Amino acid sequence: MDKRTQIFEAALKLFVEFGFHGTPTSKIAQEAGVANGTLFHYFPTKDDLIIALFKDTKGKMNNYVADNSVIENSLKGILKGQYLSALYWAMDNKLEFRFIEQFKTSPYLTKIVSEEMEKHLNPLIEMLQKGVIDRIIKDLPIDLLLTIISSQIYGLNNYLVNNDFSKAKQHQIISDTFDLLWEMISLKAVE
Amino acid sequence: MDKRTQIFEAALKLFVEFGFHGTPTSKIAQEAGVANGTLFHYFPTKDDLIIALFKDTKGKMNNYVADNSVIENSLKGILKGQYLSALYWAMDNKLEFRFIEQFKTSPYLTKIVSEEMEKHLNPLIEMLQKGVIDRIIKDLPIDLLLTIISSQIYGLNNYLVNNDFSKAKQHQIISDTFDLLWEMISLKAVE
DNA sequence: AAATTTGTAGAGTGTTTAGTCAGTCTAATG
DNA sequence: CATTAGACTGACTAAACACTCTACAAATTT
Repeated sequence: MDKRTQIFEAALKLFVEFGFHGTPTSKIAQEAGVANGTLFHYFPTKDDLIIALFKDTKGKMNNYVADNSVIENSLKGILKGQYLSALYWAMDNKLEFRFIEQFKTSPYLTKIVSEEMEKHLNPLIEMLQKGVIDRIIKDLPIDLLLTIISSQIYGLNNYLVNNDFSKAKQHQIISDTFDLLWEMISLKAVE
Repeated sequence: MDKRTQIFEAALKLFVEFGFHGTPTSKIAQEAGVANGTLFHYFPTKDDLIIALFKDTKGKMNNYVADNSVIENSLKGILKGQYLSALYWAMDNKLEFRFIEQFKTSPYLTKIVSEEMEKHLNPLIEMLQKGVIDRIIKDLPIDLLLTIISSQIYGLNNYLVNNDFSKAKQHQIISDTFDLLWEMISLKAVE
């Protein structure tokens, strides 16, 4: 494993446990099994490391969701696919997800260009817009829909992490809560 | 205004802007218009200050919600009252709410006894349990219901903060999203 | 094989930090 | 008025910190 990756893994672990400023670069280097100077060879400053780690981690999550979310081609199916895969990823990458949460509520967030951070949402946004036009989804602002969806994902993840369910039970809860979510945002067919 | 309060206000402002470890105690004292030593007269360590500030802030929010949430005496009315007042408080106390969020995703959270933090939820929990028994609310674990409700509150707050709506528009969105939430968790009456 | 670039090391540096301490000020009490 | 106790001060300190620098090793290019 190359040293850059070792540094990432060590930083991730320590940041989640002690916070950004609570973790000295020397500890990161030590945990990574790397000299102090080596860390600064790869990342000019500690802030650069933090931001690079966030982009890398968020990118991995986005890629996973993009690659594992096609169940069926309906809007509901695609949305469900993204909901499930985001939560599966979060359950399998607890440290990474906690790090993302921590970063997002930290003052570091302002240092990231938000456009680049959210371009992965574009396909989803287009689908939601189409869903509104086709009267599948309630006529709400797309931003608001995204907010409702993603906050339920974040909240549910915390619920799953704080409880010790079996894999099967977890999957069932994830699926059930998606149905609740869908019920909330979709329009009932006129009968 | 007494110095303890001045220190709280200065710390709140700086923590939200620069993070916990990004804010030196000397800056807090300076911003509060107080000598360095005074800070340590009130709070033995910086950690003590952070934790005391969190308990104080969370307490204020809980009290506000408890005192301003009675609309009508039905389960739906009480829940709506809490939903509305939590969001109104968050809109009027943006710094405080951001601080709570930041604290909750930080490693400091583990330093707080969770029972004492959540006892204010007990009345709500009892009502939800009764709601389930009375077949007003879907038969879901109470923890899960709480998670869904509170994550929607947190998410919606971010949505409102990131957009610049008028007060009236804000209130309308808050009310509308409560209806969505209620639709999601309530049982339809059998017709 | 020589030259050059790139990766790695770890001791060293100047600064910043949380927390201390010795003592002053204020206001209440006897 | 004298005494006392708690609030308050800010200079001080020991430790910790982000980052630098010099040196050497390994890989890559010429």
